[in-house]
Parts: sequence; structure tokens; C-alpha cells
Amino acid sequence: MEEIRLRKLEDLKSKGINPYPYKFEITSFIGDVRKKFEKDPPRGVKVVVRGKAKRVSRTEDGYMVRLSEDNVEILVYTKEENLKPGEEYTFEGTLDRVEGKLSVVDAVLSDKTPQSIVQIKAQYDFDPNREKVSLGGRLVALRTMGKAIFGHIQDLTGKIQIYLKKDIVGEEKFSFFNDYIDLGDIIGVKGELFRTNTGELTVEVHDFELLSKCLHPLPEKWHGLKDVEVRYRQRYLDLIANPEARRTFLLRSKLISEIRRFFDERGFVEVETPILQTVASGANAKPFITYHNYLEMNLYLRIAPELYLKRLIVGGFPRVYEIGKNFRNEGVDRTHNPEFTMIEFYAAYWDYNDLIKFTEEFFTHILQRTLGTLKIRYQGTELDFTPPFRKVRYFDLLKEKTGKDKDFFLKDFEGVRNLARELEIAHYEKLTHPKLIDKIFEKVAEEDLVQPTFVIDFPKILSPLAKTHREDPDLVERFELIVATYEVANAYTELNDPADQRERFLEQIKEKEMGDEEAMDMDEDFIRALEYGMPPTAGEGIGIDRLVMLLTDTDTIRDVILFPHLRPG
RNA sequence: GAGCCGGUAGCUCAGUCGGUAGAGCAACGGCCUUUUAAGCCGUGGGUCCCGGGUUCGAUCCCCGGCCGGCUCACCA
Repeated sequence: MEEIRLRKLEDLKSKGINPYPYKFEITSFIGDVRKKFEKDPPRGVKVVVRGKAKRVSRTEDGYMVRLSEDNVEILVYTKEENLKPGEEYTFEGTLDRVEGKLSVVDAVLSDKTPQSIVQIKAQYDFDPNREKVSLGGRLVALRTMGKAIFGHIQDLTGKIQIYLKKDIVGEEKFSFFNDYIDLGDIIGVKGELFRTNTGELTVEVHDFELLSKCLHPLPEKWHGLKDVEVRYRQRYLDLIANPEARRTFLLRSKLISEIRRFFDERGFVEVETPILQTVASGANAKPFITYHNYLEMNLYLRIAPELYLKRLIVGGFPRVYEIGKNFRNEGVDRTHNPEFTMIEFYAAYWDYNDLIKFTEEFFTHILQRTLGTLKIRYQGTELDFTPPFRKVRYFDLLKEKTGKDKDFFLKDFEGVRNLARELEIAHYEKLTHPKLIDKIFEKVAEEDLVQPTFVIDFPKILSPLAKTHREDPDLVERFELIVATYEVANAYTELNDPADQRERFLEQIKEKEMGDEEAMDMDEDFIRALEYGMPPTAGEGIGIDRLVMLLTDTDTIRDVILFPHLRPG
């Protein structure tokens, strides 16, 4: 097949036609055109429609019916079985726009009095008045009908039907299309907008141009691209073939701009700190090591920006944030990619109580702006982000689950180890005391935390950069926000006493010597920075990838990272 | 790192209790000027992931490898 397309390419060149021209003037993106003449129905509008089923197609979890009333069509998505093409049916369902087309979703058979499909459509799909447009896109569907050709071109913003009529484009152009344009090619079309008999917004093409040849066949139009390996390795194909992929990554982008807007509007300054670091500190994780030829030294890819951001607080930036990648040399699974995106932010004169309120505000803003709701479905469960979120203290939760109190966990090392053994925690005999507590908490507490929950007041020995709790020297002023059993945010009142910080680092070094590979490294310059005085400060990190997973109802981090790490194929 | 599962046409999949394989879409040739998973008639297309073994014969059985998925371990 590639050979045929290559031959067409050569033919074009020999005819003096450049198959890769320099420029095509477009009047707008495809989605803009659709937006102009198509209104989205408000959320949850119920309709009853009746018509003849022109086609019944199986979808992943039901059927799609093309329902026709006097030649005007509407798509109906239903789980009803045994529907037959040619029969008349009445459906009741919710009006929605699916890939640009007005559709009735979650439809069930009904015996109510139907509304007119024509009239329903008239409310949301408008007459384009022969508006002149010039659009570019990839040809993703093609239906040639002798002296007329229908097709769809697509860009990131949407899809639109094109209509070529021999009478209109002329004999020469028409056969040029037939002879040289293939499914997958990028083309530019100029023409006038109209609606077909069935009501679909369509470009009546007056002229067109090949903008780039596609030398490979596209994935299948109906099933899309399913092979996960190909979807990740050749993400461009995923983006061409699968609307969910486009939706996910558009939402990711929207999320990140909304995050920026949220922070910018609140006086935060966006900064960039080093990714190549000489000391990998600021988190409990194993770093990647790289080598600088000129300096003849190893460098680490950052595991966290924390210590640099706090240096900026020392330097007088009152509120800073950084959105960027962190790199952790650890296992890869459904919730971990070796490089992942976080936002970390720090606010002088705040403590962790301020951050709790701020975090609730953050989620409200983000959810409203991206999804327009505070209640989202995630893997079959409704998550309610209406503030205030549940708050529970670390040791209260442990006590509830194990019956053991703080003193037990912090003072009775042997007891904790025995408990770990009872809980069948792997390698319990090799774990250090803080690690054991951490593991037990993860095992007994986290898996029940589905609704957004702040776990507050962590043990000090787990938190070397957090400030000691004002009411309890064993604890720090720290919280994690857990949603759907995984950590989404981690925050604390920052430790700003340099002497205390030095002690904590020394404690980490001891942990490292006792076999904890993830214990933090001492950062002398960071301590020196604190010696110049850091105002009371609170800081937080939020994992962007996991946030996108929540917002897009995705259970694999690889589905929200454009190019996730894979072994070379 | 361990266990389980998978890799068949460009894509989505079926199949061979061991005799080198099939559908739909895509492609190619026809017909078709409002189609839309267009339709109708016809045609071509395969390293059945790779390497070894068993066998007269392996895509299928066995062993090893590569890549992926899931679970666990490691880890945010």
C-alpha cells in the first residue's frame, strides 16, 4: 500500500505539483466553525425522539442507532438490545453533542409522545448561510459516490464533512482528487458551508489542495487504534485515531493553564529551578545519575524542586510556584512514570492550615474550570470535591485501624515490627522504624480513603523538611491529600530553623546508613540559606499526572502522559 | 525482579485438537451527484514477534529471548 502512495507522490512531482506546499491560508480551525453554527445543549436536557432506525451499530457498551425522521437524522446511544434497522422506535434520553454531532445518549425505549427531531436540531444546529471558509485538516473518512465525494477532515479541534461535486470543482480537480488524494492526507479546502438533507454541517468544496501526503494507511475508522503499545510509541496515531486521546491531552493542557491562572491571580510568581543538581534532595527517592563531560562530574536529575524553591523564599520571593518534571529512578507501574509533572508552591507567612483551605479552593477552581462540576466519576465511584474535605489525623486513623496509639508506633520498635509481620508487609525485617510506620499506614489506612481526605499531622520521623507541630513534638504540621486511595498532594509548614534542619538531615543520613536508600542527602547550602532567615512558610506539591487521571477517569498514568517511558521496541 | 496473560494482513479481530490462515475496515478495479461505520460487484495482500528443539511437517507443542499488559515486589 505504501508503494502505491509513494508512486502517487512521484507522479505528482513529475507533474510539477509540490505534494508538500509551503503554506495554506485557513480562515479558522474546524472546531471554530462548528462552534459558530452549533450550540452545545445544556447539561441534562431530556428528549423523546421517534424515527426509523437506519442503522444499528455496536459500540463498546451498547449500540448506536442512526434514527431518521423525514430524512433528518439524530444519533441515539442506547443499551437496548434487539433493535433492527428499518424499524420505527421511540427513545427517551439526554441530549448531548458527541464528536460534534447532536445525539441522544443513555437512551431507553419509551412510549411517551415524541418531539420533532427537526425542531430539536433547529435549536442547536444553525443555518451556516453559505459562509465562505478555508479549512485545513487530515482526511479521515472518504465516501466516493461517482460524481460526488463526501469525506471528513479533522484537526485537533474537531471534524467537519466536506462535499465535492464534479459540477462545482470541475472535471480536472475532481479526477485529481480521485487519483491522488488518499485517506490520511492533509488537505486544505475552500468553499461554502451548508447543511445536508440529514442536517450535517458540510463544506461544499469549491477548491482544494493537497498539503501533505500520508504514506501509511490510517488505523481503522470504527475501532480506532487499540494496541496500547502502538498508542504509546506512536502517540500521533493515537491522537489521529482516538478522540478520547485528544480529549485527555486537551484537558491536560487546559488543566495546566487553569493552574497557572489560579496561582498567578493569587500573587504567585512562576519560577524555574535546576533539573541538573549536584545534591538530589528534597524528597525520599532514588535519583537518576548523569555525567557532565566538561566538569567531569556526576550530576543528578532532580527528584524535587523543594530546596531551591525555599531558597527563593529566603531570597524574598513571597509566593513562588514551579510546574515541571521530577525524575525518580524507581519502578514503573500504573501510577508511576520515571518522569512526572508536579506543581510545587510556597507561600511566606502561611502555615499548613492556610494550605488546607487553599487546596480546597484550588480543587474547586480547577474542577469548575475544567469539568464544570465538583462531583466527578472516577472508576465507577462518584468523588465529591465540595469543600470542606474530610480531615483525619494520621495517628487517629492508625488507631482506628490497628487499635494501637501513637506511643506504640513511635516507641515500641519491636511491637511495630511484629505488627508489620502480622500485616504481611514484605521485607519487614529489613525496614527501618520510620519505613515500617509508613508501610503500615499505607497498608491499613490508604486503601479506604476514596473521597478526598486530608490526612494531617504526620510523624516527625517521616518528614525531615517539615516544621515540628506546635502542639506535639513527635509530629509535624503536614498533610497529604488522598483521593481514590492515592496521594494527590503533600504539604507542610516548612521547617525554617537551620539548626533543627541540620539535625533532621543528620537523622536522614543515619537512616541511609541503616539501609534506607531513599533517605535524603544533606544540603549544606540549603542550611546556609535558612541561616539567613526564611520567613514562616508553607509549601505544597501536587502531582499533575494523577490529577489528570482523576479528571479524565483514567486508571493508567501512561494514558495521561503523551510519551510515557517504554523500552525501545 | 517474580507470577500469570498476550504478540496472526496497515487497523480491529477470528482460527489452526500439528498439514504454512480467514472476516470486517483500509487498499486496488468497476457502478453510483445529499452520503455519513454509505451501498453493490470484483481483486490483491501475511517472516502467524524472534531464535532454537521435537516432528515427515510447527503459526500451533517444548525451551530460550524480545516487547507489551495485569498482579505482586520495589516505589509516590
